Amino acid sequence: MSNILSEPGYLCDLNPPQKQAVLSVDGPLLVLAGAGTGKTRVLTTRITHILHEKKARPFEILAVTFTNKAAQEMKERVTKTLGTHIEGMWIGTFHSIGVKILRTHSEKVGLTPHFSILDFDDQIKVIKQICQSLDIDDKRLPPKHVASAISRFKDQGKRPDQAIHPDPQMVHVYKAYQERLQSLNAVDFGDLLLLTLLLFKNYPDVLAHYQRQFKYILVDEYQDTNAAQYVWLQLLAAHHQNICCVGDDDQSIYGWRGAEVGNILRFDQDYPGCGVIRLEQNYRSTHHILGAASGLIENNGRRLTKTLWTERDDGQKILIKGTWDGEDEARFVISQIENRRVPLNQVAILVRASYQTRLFEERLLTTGIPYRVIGGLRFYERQEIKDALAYVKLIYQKSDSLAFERVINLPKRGIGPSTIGVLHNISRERQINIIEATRVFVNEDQGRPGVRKTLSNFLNDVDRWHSQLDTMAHSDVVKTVLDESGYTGLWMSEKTSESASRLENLKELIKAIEDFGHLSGFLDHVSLVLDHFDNKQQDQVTLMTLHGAKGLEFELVFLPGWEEGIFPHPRCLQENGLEGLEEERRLGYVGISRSKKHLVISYALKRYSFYQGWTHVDPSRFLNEIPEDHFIHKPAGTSCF
DNA sequence: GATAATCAGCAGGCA
DNA sequence: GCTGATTATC
Repeated sequence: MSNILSEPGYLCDLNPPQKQAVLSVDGPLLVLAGAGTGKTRVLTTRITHILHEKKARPFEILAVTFTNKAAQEMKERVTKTLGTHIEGMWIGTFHSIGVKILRTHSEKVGLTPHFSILDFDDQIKVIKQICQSLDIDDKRLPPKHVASAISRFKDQGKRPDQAIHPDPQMVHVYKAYQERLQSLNAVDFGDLLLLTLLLFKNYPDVLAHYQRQFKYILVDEYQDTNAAQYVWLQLLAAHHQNICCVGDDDQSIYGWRGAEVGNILRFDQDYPGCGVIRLEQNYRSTHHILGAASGLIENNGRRLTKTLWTERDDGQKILIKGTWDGEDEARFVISQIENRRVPLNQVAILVRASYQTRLFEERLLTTGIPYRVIGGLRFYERQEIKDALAYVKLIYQKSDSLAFERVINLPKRGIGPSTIGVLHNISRERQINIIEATRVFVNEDQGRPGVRKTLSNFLNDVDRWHSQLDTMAHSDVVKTVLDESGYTGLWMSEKTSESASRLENLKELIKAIEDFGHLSGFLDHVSLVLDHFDNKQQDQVTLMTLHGAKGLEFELVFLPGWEEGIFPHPRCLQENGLEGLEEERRLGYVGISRSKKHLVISYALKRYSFYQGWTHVDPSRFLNEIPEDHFIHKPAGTSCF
């Protein structure tokens, strides 16, 4: 209930800077929000306020985040503060907003509306093909390197003719790769932004339309934006200039995928006369934890200084524990979990690199403590799901060559590499996609009769399934396809527990399609939202990487493996020197500040690695940077109880 | 063309 | 320890 005298209810629980950040909706604004200072709350309340004051209609609000989870949370929290559900706001990740715009204008950038979105594996496959056809040795240019170089180009907003690289071959491959994507009617993640920028450049009227439409723009995690996203935002905000960017330079940890801290450091120059508000009151962590985090991050040079403070009590000092080796460390961590009696869903083990989770998993399994690994193989990255999705893509867009190649011999139909080779040749010679090439192959009576028959049957099946999309429920069609193609049979004939779970997963997939109703939205959903099946079981320990942990909080946090050679990550230092080191330090800051009450950092004295065997390792240099009055140190061999 | 066995190279984070 | 590529054999 609100009237002229009392302010609306959604404002009362905010502290003064938060309130200011919510109320100053007009003009550019930078909100520097330290860890745990309530930035999501500011963003959602701000949207609520804009709607409540009728400053804009829902579709005139654009709110961009980096993860689907953040977007989801934002939607839910706006619904909650407003008390009603509002449709039509543009809340989503940069990528999902990009898709939405591109689907509407696909033909202007040389795609059909059904263009498909390649994931990382598809990308690698395409790059391999291209390197082969250009006769490039994949020892000299490993596909993974090429893939990341191409991503960097796109992060920087550079198309092939603008790209510069020390190795000219790289630009070559990039060019060929783009041409190949175009002929596949496909885009990769980077294109979702790059092509939108191209669209805006070539069609000023389209740009003008969106510029006028988005009266209020909000950006989460602004410190993680790359050059392309930066330009994208600048273009869209140019007309109304009501852009509110929230971020924390101390939590910029995505330099390796093109993020530029400079964007947030430079905000006041890009938007002269902008407001700057600092959120410095931390509501998450105890004094000791905050002190440790601040002490560490103060070692970084270039920062927009913030001084976090808390009204919470001192709490426990953090524990820095030395261990003999990786197994000893895992045993120690798990015994701490058993002894500290914190609810398991409030416990997290955060590692630098995903392979580090293994030792902890083993230990958790032997002790029977339930756990979940986040960021491991996700649902949509599983083999059976990707196979099934290839079938779905194939029947939905009958020209999806990659999907065709994936399933043509799944289950085994006797179509091996040599037949595929022949099909490739036809497709190259006649400049048609591989599916058309197969039609030619069949119609022109090439190859052995058995192979021809198989392929012709397969094409007929695809056509038939495709036409069923018009009459049957899409989830039923998919079920039919998987059954009739023999794909389900493939796993049913295998009687292992693994195949059983694969069949379960396929059922889950059908269910997910049912929820969506139709395939077009579903396919975008799976390409962009990889964390759909987040079974929110209670009472399990969370294991994940430091990167995955940003934005989360736990009562008890373990940060194992704080050793030179692991953390800071050597490759990061090697590639980016001091800037790399500072990014690693920010990662440490993110890790520490995830903790609400208890924090345990550990290191081992020796490690086993696959190329060096057992080696003695030094504790991480970051340990020396944590102020002494905030921790207790227990060397290896000393008891903690 | 399929299958099993073996080997090589490798393991930073992600929408 | 895992994946992908290569080889040997049917």
